[in-house]
Amino acid sequence: MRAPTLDLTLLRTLVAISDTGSVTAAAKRLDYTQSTVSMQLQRLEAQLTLTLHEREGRRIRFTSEGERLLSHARRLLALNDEAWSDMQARQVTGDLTLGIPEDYASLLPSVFAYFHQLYPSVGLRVICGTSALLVEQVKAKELDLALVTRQRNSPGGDVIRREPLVWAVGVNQQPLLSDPLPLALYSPGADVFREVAEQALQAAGRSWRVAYTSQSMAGLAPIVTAGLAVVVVTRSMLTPSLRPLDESSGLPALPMIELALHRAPHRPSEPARRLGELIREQLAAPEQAL
Amino acid sequence: MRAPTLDLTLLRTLVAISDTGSVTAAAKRLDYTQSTVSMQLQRLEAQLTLTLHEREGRRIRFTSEGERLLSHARRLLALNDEAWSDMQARQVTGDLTLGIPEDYASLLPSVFAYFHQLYPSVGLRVICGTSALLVEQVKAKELDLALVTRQRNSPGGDVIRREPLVWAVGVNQQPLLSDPLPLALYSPGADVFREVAEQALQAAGRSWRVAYTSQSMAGLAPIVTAGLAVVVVTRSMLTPSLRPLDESSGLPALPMIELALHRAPHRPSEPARRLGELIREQLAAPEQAL
DNA sequence: ACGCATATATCATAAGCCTTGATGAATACT
DNA sequence: AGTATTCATCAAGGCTTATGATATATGCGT
Repeated sequence: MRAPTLDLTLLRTLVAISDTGSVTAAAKRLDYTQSTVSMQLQRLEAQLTLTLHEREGRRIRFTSEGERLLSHARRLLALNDEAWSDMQARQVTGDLTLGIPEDYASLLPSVFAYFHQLYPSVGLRVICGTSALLVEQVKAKELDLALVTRQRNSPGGDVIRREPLVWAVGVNQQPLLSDPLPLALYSPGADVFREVAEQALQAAGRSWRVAYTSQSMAGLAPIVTAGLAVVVVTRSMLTPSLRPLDESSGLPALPMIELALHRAPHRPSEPARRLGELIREQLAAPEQAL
Repeated sequence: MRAPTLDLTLLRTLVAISDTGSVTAAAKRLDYTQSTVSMQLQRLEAQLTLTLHEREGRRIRFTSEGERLLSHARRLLALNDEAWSDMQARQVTGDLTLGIPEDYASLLPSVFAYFHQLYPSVGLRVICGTSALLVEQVKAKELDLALVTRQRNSPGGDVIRREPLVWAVGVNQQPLLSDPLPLALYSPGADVFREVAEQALQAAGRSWRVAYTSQSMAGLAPIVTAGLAVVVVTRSMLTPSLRPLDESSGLPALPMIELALHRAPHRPSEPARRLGELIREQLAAPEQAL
């Protein structure tokens, strides 16, 4: 006897019937003729020498064997689909350049790792720069994608995620509320962060001074943890050495910033599409680390 | 586009090629023609638009994609086979009577539970009796199966498992080595146990007396745990209230007994075959509880 | 180097399975 | 009642797939 092998096509039909509750609807969904689906169901029963369904009036009802096969079928199909898309993914090849502000680089490694697992044949290059510059490069097609903080001078792109900004100081420091308020600024969203901070302070009637600036958060870290300045960061970029300040600190509330994904104009390459999808999926959930 | 569905038949062929290392061998194993297997492999590659194998000289080598698909295939096929045999099992129906010595009854519940899970449509009845009687009933087709301790007056059957016999006393009792040695005997394998014990004692030059007898171990439990007698049990039937005696106790070593499965003569019913298989599988491992 | 044995790919053919479209019966809805 | 769905059945056609034979390649032994 040849090895007993289920026909996944028939199982898919079975599931469709169960999902839609009718043969005709299943046929529509699967792009088959109604008679095809009807016969497929019979074929399945014949192959198993088993009754999977009964009818009560017009409505279809699955027997306990049918239900049991359904649960097997769903598992089997899930595995099938996973296998299939995995094999397809391995055919996606090409090169791809993504631009991100420097400080995001250290925050996306899980996405990159996952992407490389899914699409091992894609050469991914990551380039850092300021948001404004990156957006220009995308427009010039020097980059396929850029994930930036949205700002006045570089609008557009698709908003991936909104994120609250917070005031922060060193974890062991008292809120440093001298007047003028000493600010530490760094560059990735520097223009946005600075603008936002200054507007908020001005509206609250506070004075301030720019105490330190740096290209990246890393450069500011010693200053801030030492308690010499207050910094503005997104909530997801808080580190254990930073302590966020709530409204009790007397500092004005900050608005949200928007993370936007820019795509090179006109027909993105397949790898770019996929990475874009992945970034959207992975960053959509606000709880997950950026 | 219609849903992408893998053909499990082709995957099975792929696995066979990988296992056997050659197309021809795979063909033999699957009972296909060599040309069929060759084309199946090509078909699979065509469907996925993917190269799965290369040849170096005569030997076949799978590409990394091939290897990856193989691992998917194995999982998929494992699920398939499980689903298939589950569906087949549900078609096994009928009634079935198994005979066992009373004291084994409490030791097989996991087997019965598993059996009922696999073959829910089979009505299983269990009957208790002495080994000798059960064997007679199997011969008379009053029972489908009987699991008994093999003994001189009821030979035959298939040996499922060999098991050591041990001397035991109450867990808190000193080895009771008075002369004559007080024995507690119970019935399921009573004749065997008694015979074995007496032979061993005689060979060792020890005298003994039968202090207590009962139909089951349950009846003897109070006597033995009270330290009034020594009992002979199989190692797997030791309970927390029994303490086995090793050779340092001075009692002679005991031989092994054999658990044998008797089947009704001529063509066993399908349910009987299955239960027999299951018992063999479940009891074969000596470490598992009887 | 040659030939034999084995393994594999290719091809035409035939079988058989699967989809299709049509038809009729049964059931709900108006 | 009449109408509209839904479904099972059927014959027909198409397409897929297994087969057996054949051609080609590879490896091994002489």
